[in-house]
Amino acid sequence: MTNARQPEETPAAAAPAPRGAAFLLAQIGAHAAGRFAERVGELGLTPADVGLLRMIGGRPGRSQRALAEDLGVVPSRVVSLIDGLQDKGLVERRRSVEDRRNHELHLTADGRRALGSVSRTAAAHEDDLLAALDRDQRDLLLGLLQRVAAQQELTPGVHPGYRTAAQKPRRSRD
Amino acid sequence: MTNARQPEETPAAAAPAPRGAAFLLAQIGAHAAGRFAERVGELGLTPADVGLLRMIGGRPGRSQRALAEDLGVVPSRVVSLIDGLQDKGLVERRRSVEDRRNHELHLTADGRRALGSVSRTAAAHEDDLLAALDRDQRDLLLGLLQRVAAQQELTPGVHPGYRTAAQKPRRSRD
DNA sequence: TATTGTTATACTCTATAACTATA
DNA sequence: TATAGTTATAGAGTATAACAATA
Repeated sequence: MTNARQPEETPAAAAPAPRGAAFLLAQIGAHAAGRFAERVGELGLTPADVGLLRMIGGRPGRSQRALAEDLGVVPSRVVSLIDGLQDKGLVERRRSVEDRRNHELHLTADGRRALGSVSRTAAAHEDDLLAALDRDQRDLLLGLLQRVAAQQELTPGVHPGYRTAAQKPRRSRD
Repeated sequence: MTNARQPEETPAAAAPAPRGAAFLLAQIGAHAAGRFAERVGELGLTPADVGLLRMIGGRPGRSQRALAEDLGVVPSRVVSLIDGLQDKGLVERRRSVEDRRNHELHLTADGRRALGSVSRTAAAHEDDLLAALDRDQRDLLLGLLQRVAAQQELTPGVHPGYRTAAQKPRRSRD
């Protein structure tokens, strides 16, 4: 740092590392998502797979279109995601008898077992992520996050990571 | 829901919507990152641009390689990012006189102005994101998040969103 | 004619690797 | 020979749009 003669160079005045809660939320959130992806990757699953398994497990028999809508993704993407889960023997497509255009989605026995493994993995993940906090602090954090999520109208259980930038309303610029 | 005869279908036993703090952190984090991207998009910037502007503004004169290392990305990616910022007139490359292989990176006057706009945008973003919390609660949340970030050894100011899955250590599987 | 699911195509993004110039 | 930066290429991932089956 020998050139202090340039008046335009004022490091202190420029934005240093951002330290706000919003940035920390984004940073920790990305970190948490990445670690979780690594862990479920050891089970042969992607985070998207996990979300789908959870939704199907929680409400069996739904159509692919319904899932696509809940996740905020395009139906064709659900096709390939379900393809992968079906190839692994975790999910089953059944033609609806009421409307033969629909595929009712169900978990197989292996699928339910996989979901159990995911739950244990998620618990371990949570414990590691919050290692810095004791039980009271974790409860406190959870409560604050729930308030924020509710006010921001985030759908419970749906990770925005499904949506990509291209799918969001495009800004008109220049 | 007319088929309650299948013993394999036990929705209640399967994982419902995840409600842990880890999931909420990932969900809110992705939401926050997305909203921030929209906002700085109106300024003609991507979140990656913003991170680079901040790093250059905070420590002018650094080389592209140093930036790549801090961000955890490959040098060739820094090239295209800086290209974009230079085309917009926000960043300037200067050949180092000590080692003419290096490019010292500096903000232009417009770059500093842009960083100012970003700071205001970030403040508004933070305020909107935490609208559910009063001042005391925000401080509380910030403190908890800082503990978590420190224990998880997250580099202050560096968003993991720069790194992509392909760059992380690949798991050996099958 | 409308809707569910599928397939085919194109686009975007990013890492890898070859290359140029300086050292 | 090694290093900073650049360019060229290839690969992964995902949306868009055309398509087939059913309503």
